[in-house]
Amino acid sequence: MFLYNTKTQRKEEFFPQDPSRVTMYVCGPTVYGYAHIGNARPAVIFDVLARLLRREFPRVVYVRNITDIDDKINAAAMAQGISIADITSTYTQAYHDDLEALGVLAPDVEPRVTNHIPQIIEMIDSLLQAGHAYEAQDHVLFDVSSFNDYGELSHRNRADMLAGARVEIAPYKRDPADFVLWKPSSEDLPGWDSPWGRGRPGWHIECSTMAEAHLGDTIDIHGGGRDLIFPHHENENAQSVCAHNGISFCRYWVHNGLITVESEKMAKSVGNILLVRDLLKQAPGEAIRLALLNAHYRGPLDWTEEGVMQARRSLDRLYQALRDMHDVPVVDSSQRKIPDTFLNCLRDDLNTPKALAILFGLAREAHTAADKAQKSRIKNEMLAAGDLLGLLQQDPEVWFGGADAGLDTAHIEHLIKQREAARMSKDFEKADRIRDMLLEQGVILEDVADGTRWRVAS
RNA sequence: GGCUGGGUGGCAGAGUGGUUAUGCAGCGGCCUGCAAAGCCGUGAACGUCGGUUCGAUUCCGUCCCCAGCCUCCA
Repeated sequence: MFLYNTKTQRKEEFFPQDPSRVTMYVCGPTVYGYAHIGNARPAVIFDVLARLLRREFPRVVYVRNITDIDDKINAAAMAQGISIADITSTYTQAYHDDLEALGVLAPDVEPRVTNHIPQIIEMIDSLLQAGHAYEAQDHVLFDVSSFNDYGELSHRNRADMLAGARVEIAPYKRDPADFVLWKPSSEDLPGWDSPWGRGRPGWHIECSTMAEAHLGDTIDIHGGGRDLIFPHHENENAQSVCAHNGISFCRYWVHNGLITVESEKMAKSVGNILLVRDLLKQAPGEAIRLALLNAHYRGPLDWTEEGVMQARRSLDRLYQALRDMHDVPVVDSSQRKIPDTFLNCLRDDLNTPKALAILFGLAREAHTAADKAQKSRIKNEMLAAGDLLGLLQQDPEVWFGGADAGLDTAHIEHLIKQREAARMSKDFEKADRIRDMLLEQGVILEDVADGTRWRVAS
């Protein structure tokens, strides 16, 4: 399979360092608020990548961290007048709930920063020992000038960075590019004892430490949003390489594009942050997931209400095919074959839109297939391919039933029976009246070969 | 200003040096009591200006537009 590597700026064939154990680290959320759609995109993208890797390789260790130490968390606790622990546990739970609604499977390991303080201190200490860091005014800073390859990931050089610098340089830095590994905490802030006094870790060291703790010195894949390339991942790379005597930290850097909302950037200052839990009130999680997978992961994605509607209708089409095959037998999920055409799309830098096109092709085949054996093959393929994308695993009846639309199913069935009776006696006026009545409630009827079925309008 | 990614039909969105993406929407037909679903057919595109080429949406360069980042920071 091939992945686009940010570091080399090329699509490269993916070879794990150890084929028997693929390692992937993805930057998770800082838990100080509800997840927005921009947080959801990498979670869904790398969920698909993890699913693909798991079927291509015997073992995959996927780590996605929870950042539960951060000044933004401290500020949120202060603002809401509750403890830091309450903030982090509340929003960690909310994050899990939101992702579950989007069909995102749990990673193999979900480390938290607060559980890795000794390892963080150890790593900072080794950076100091190796001459890559220095202490200044109760801070420990990374010495960027000690690492020749600084900038290799984000493709910037020091001169460029300085030219655009618009932030005041902290006086304790030897060089403007140096960044904090450890900083002092006042009594009212969370802190841990360290060789450099009571304090807390800086921004980037946590990811270096947790990747090392769970995956080793060199990892295969590191993922995250494009906005993290600099400074976060650049710094993470510098720390890890320098703490490990120059050993390569990450073999493939994979970054997803960012989301805009109705053509505008999503930002607090614009006031257009879309929370996953709010979107879930408007559309099923599966539709939101499809809307995220409908564009290639590396490109930008403009989020619109229309886009979610289209995703929902696209799922209608796929589930319609499965619904028509409700009586077609399937084999056990472990026996199902995924078409190579479909797999090859995903193997080619996770081309989900192209893979979806294959899935739609199967849906068409399903409608035109002549015999049952053919339909059985198609149904198995659709379910297996869908599973790789985290789609189509619901019972079609549940999808079309609108789950929580608050409909009185018994009442609907009753009206359908009345209409059937009316049709039998050729009282089409009455039959149409009943159909219109249901349509007003958002219920669409379909007269098919073996009776009348209904679905919620999308 | 620097670095990075993107600009494709009404909308979303793949892809390709010359030949159908796909989904939604439109149009015509079939099916249907009528619809819906489905099927068949159909119109419609590659930001700008140049260059390379027999031929470019696809390669190269210019410019324009959109987005992100430019170091502890909302």
